[in-house]
Amino acid sequence: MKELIAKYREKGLKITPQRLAIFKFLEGNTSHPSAEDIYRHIKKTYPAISFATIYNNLQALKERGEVLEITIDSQKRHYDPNTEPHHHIICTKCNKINDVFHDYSEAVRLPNYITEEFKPVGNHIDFYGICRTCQKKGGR
Amino acid sequence: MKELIAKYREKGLKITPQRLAIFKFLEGNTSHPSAEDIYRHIKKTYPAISFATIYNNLQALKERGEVLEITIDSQKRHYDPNTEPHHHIICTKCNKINDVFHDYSEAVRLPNYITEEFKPVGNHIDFYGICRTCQKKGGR
DNA sequence: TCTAATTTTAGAATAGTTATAATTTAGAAT
DNA sequence: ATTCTAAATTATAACTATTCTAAAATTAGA
Repeated sequence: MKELIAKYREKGLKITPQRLAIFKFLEGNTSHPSAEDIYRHIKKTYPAISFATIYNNLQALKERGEVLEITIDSQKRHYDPNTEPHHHIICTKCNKINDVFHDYSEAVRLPNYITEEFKPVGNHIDFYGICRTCQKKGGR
Repeated sequence: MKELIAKYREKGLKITPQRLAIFKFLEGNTSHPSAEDIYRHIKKTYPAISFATIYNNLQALKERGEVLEITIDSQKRHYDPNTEPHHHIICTKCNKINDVFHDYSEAVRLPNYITEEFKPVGNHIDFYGICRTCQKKGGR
């Protein structure tokens, strides 16, 4: 909590209650929330919160490398406070996004015909699968 | 061309000039166009073309496995008529999407703690890099 | 040629996100 | 403690991509 405040100060951000609430919600959160998920959560405590505040803060956090924007869901963006390199597996039925922690750095190398043209920066691996819950639901 | 028509017939789709134009534009296209890219292209020949037609046809083609929807760009969807398994590399400066043909099926395996929960369906690998053109432009 | 079903079209509607301008607040300086 | 200024929040409008709707047009088969 003090760390939270220190972290914000370091980054040249003013400490507002809304901001703290957003940060607290995100910290350690592995649910990959969308802006709306965050909005709905914060709204419980700050009913006047605006979407603009959510997006402003996400922007500030993104710029400072505290949050990653995940572009897997074609409907909306999701946010991930875990900035360690990791990958995701998405259930093709319920669309839930889960983390995959595994180092593929050796295994996944660009072929030469690509490295001749591109200076590599990084990679994301998205797996698709059916989660246990959806398997149980069976059929379709 | 005849193949095109045959292909559509097989799939239970009526053959309209707009549809043919869309299919012809997509066939063999490696530029990963967005709906608007397609719209603008078709508009040259069919000025009355509507976005609804573009989306309708993309939907029809998606359902029939002729086109894949790519969710890499957080702004909009892109479409890829190449349904062979392959991956992509995106220039982090100009956002151009390029193909990567390389088989990572052996290298990229889900760790056990994931396969216990998920029945694997597939994966996408997105690489990020800076293309030669953007490298030349230097600096920023 | 006639008809039924499908497709196209224009335009409205919706969802997610960004921009704007006024008001409020945090935090530094006094 | 009070004042001040920059930054943050808010309500709202605007914007972009996409989907929906209903009417008109077109395809393909009888």
